[in-house]
Amino acid sequence: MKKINIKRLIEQGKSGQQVTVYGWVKSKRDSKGIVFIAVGDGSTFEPLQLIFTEDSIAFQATAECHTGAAIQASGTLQDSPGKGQKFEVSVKELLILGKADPDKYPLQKKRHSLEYLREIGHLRPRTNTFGAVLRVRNILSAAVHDFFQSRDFIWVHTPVITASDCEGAGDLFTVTGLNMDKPPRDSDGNIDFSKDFFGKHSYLTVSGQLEAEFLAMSMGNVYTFGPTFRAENSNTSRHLSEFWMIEPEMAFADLDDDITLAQDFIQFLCTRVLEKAGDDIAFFEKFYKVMTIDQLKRISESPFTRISYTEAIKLLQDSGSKFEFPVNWGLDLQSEHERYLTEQVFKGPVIVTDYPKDIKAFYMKLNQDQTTVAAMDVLLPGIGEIIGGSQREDNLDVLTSRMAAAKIPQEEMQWYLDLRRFGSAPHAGFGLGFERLVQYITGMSNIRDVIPCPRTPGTIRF
RNA sequence: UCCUGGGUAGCUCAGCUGGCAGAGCAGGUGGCUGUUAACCACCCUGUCGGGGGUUCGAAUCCCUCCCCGGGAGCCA
Repeated sequence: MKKINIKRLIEQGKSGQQVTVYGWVKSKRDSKGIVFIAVGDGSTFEPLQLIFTEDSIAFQATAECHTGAAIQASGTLQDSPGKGQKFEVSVKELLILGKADPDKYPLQKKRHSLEYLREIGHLRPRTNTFGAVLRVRNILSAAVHDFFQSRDFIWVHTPVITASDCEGAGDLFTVTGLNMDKPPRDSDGNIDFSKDFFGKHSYLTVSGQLEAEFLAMSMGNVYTFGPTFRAENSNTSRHLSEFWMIEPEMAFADLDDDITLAQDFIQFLCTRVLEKAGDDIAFFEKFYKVMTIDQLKRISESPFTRISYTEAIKLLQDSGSKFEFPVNWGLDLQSEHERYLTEQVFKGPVIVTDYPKDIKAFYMKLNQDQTTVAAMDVLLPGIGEIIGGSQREDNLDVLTSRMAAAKIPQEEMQWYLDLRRFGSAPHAGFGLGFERLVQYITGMSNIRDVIPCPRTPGTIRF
C-alpha cells in the first residue's frame, strides 16, 4: 500500500478521496454520537482531524484510543465544516496499532514544561513544540547545503577524531583504546599514549578549522557541517558538550569577504525558514513570543550593524550605563556588554570586528596596527555569540612568532605552517554554532531543547 | 566551577509567622449531534526529593546529600 503523510494529504488531497492515514493520537474529544480524534505523524504542524459517527464500526474502537496511541485509520477525505482545518477524514475503519495506557503515558493533551519534557526525551518529539523544532532544524540543515552549494563551496569532511590539541577552543575529550584499569605508563609515571590505538594522544574534534584551512588552500571555497565536542564544564542555556558546527573557509578572501558571507548566510537561512516552515514559525511566535515572523523578515532584509571592537568599547564607556564588569580597551567583552549592544543599542544582530590580538587566537591575521587582529564575532540578541571568525595569518614569520608568544609547540604543526611556506594566500572563515542558530530562529531559550539528544556535563541519555 | 531560585497527586502549581494535604488539568463514570488543549456533574489520585535533627506536633524551622531551573565564567 502506498502511504501518504498528513502534510501531503493536506496539500494535495481532494475531497471525496479514500485515504488511509497513520499517526499518533494527539487528543480525543467526544460528544453524544460523535468522536473527534486529532492525529499527527510528524510531517507537519497541523494535526489531521478524524471523525467517527455512531453508524460506523470504527466508532466502538475509539473507546480504547487514547492520547499517544499509534493508529491506522481509513475513510473519506472531506471538507471540514468545523473551524480550524481545511480537511477532515470521516473514518470507517480504525486500527489501534499500539495502545498507550492513559494512566501511564507521560504526555497529556496539555502544556508540559520544557524541563519535564527533557526527562522524557524519547517521547518529546511527539509534542507540538519539539516536532516544530525538529522540522525547523531539518529545513535549516538542508538550507545550509543549498546556500553553499549554490555558491560552489565544496562540502568537506574534516575528522571527528583528531590529534590537534592546540586549537585553543577549549577542553578536549580524549579518545582512547587503552585499558583504563591499567594504562601503560612512561618513565615519569604519566599515561603513555604512544602505546595507544593511534600511537599518540587523540581527541574528539573541537573544530574542523585547521583541517578546513588546508582544504581551502587547494579547493578554493569549502565548508564543513558536522558534530563538534567540548569538554568544558559549561552549565548554561547556550552550551552543549556535543553540538553541530558549520565552518566555511575561503581562499583568496579577507575579513570583509568573511563578514559578507556570514551575513548573507544568516539572511538566507532566515528567508528559507519563512518559506518552508511557516506553520512552525507561526507556532513559536504565538506560544513563545520571542521571535516573530516580522522580526525574521527584517533580519533577512536589512544589513547587520558593523562596529569595530575599539568603537564598541568607546560606545560602552560613553553609554552612561553601569556594568558589573569593567569596560577597558584590551579586555574581552563580557556577556552583559554583548547583550547591551545587541539588545539595548542596536536591537538586532551586531558584528564586532578587529579585536585586540592578545584576547584572540594565534591564527588570526595581524592587522597593520600590530595590535589588533582581523577577527569578527556575530552577536545576536538573547543568544550572544553565534559566529566567531577571522582572516587567517598567512605570513609565515608573523604566524610563527605569534605561536611562540602563545607558547604553542610548533613541531606538531609543521603541516599547518607548510600552508604558509608553499603557495600561501589570504584566506578567511568562520564557525557558526548550529544549535544557537536554531535557538535564535525558534525562540527556544534553552539549547537543550533544539537538539534531540543533548549532551551536557553530568547528563547523557540514550 | 561560582552565585541564585526551586523539588508537594500522572502533569502544572497553591499551601503565610509550625497545628487534619489542596486546586486546575489528566484518568474513571454519567450527560451533551460538530468539537478544536471541547464543555457540565460526580468519583479516584500523595515516600510533600533522600537522610538526620529541633519540637507535644514539621510540607513549613535547622543540618546534610541528590536532582532541576535561571545568571556568570569558558565558548559556538
